[in-house]
Amino acid sequence: MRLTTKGRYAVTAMLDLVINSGSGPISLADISKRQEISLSYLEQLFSKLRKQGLVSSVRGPGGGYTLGRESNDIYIAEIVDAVNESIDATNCRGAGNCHGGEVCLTHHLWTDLSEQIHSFLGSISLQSLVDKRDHEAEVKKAMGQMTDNGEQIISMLG
Amino acid sequence: MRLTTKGRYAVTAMLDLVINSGSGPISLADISKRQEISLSYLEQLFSKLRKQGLVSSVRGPGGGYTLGRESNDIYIAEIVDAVNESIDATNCRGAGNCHGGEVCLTHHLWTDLSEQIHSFLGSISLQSLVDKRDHEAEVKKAMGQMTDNGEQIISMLG
DNA sequence: TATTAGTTTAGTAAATTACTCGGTTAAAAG
DNA sequence: CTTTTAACCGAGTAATTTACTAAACTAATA
Repeated sequence: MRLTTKGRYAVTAMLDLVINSGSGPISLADISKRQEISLSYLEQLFSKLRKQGLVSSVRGPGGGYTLGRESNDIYIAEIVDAVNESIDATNCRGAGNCHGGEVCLTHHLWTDLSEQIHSFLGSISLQSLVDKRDHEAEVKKAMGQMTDNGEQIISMLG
Repeated sequence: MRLTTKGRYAVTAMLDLVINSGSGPISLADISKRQEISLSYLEQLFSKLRKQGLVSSVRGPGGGYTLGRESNDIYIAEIVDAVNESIDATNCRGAGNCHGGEVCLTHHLWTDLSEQIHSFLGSISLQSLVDKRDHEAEVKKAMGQMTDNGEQIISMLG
C-alpha cells in the first residue's frame, strides 16, 4: 500500500465528483478549477480510474464524468490502487536471495501491516467520507476486517 | 500521512533493530547487509530517527544503534513521520483562496481520513508487529482511537 | 596509534510526480 | 454540415523525491 500525493489527488477529485454530482456529468475542467489540479493531470488520473470502472465518461458538450458505481460502493483503496503502479515491496520474493530468513521476516511484517492499511482503506467508501453519519458504521466494518473476532465484536454491539 | 518506500525502509530497519537486538548495539553495516539497504541511506534515515529520539547511538568499535525507547513504546507513525518531511495537504490553509467552500470540504475530508490512518499507525507498536500474540490487543487499541465509542467497546470486551 | 563506526555534507543518478503541448475523436448545438 | 465542447491519447519535460556515492570528520575502543 502506497499513499502518496498522487493518491490524494485522485481521492480529492473523486470526492469533488460525488459532492458536485447533481443531474449530469461533471467535466474535468470544472474539477480542475475547483480543486486546483492541472487539467492534463486529471485526464491522466481519470484515464486510470475509467479503466478500473470507477468512473464512466460522456463525450461532447455537456459531457464529463460520472461515478462508475454508487458512491457507497466505491472504496478509497480502489481509487488509490487505480492510480498507483503496484510495486512489490519485497526484493526477495519467496525463494532466492533470502539470507538467514531474517530479511524475509521483516519484509513479511511490513507486508502484513501494509495489508492492514489496505483493508482499512478498502472498508471506507466515498459516500461514508462525505456523510459523517455513516462514520461509526464504517469503523465497525473496518474493525471487522482487521481483527479475526470482528464478527463477534460487531454482534456484541448489535 | 504519507506512506512511501522511504517510510518502509525506515520501518524495516527499525524492525531489524528490534529483532536482532541482543546484548549490545547494532551497526548500520549489519542492517545494510541484512536488509540490502545502502549504508549511507541508512545513515540519513537514522540521523532523523535519532533526532526524534527513536534510536540512540554508540560510537566507536562495537558501537551502533539501540532503540531510544522500549519497542512496545515506539509506534509506526512516529517512524514514518520522522523520515518524511511533513507536507501540508491543503493548498488553502484556513482563509485565503477558498472559492465557494467546496475546495475546503474535500480537503477537510482528506485530512480527516489521513488523521485516521495516522492514528491507526500511531496505535501499532514495533513490538506488536513482531509479536503476533499482541495483534488482537493492538487492533482493539486502534479501534479505540478510531471510533468515538471506542472505550465503550473495549469495556464490553473486558 | 590504528581501527571501528557514527556524524555530516555535498553531489548525483534514478524514479516519480505534475504538468505542458499538440493533436484526435465523439457528441451535442447552432 | 459546421462549430463547439470535452473526452481521449501520446510525447516530452520541469520539479521533486528517492536512493545512493563519496569524502571528510569525530568519538570511542583495542
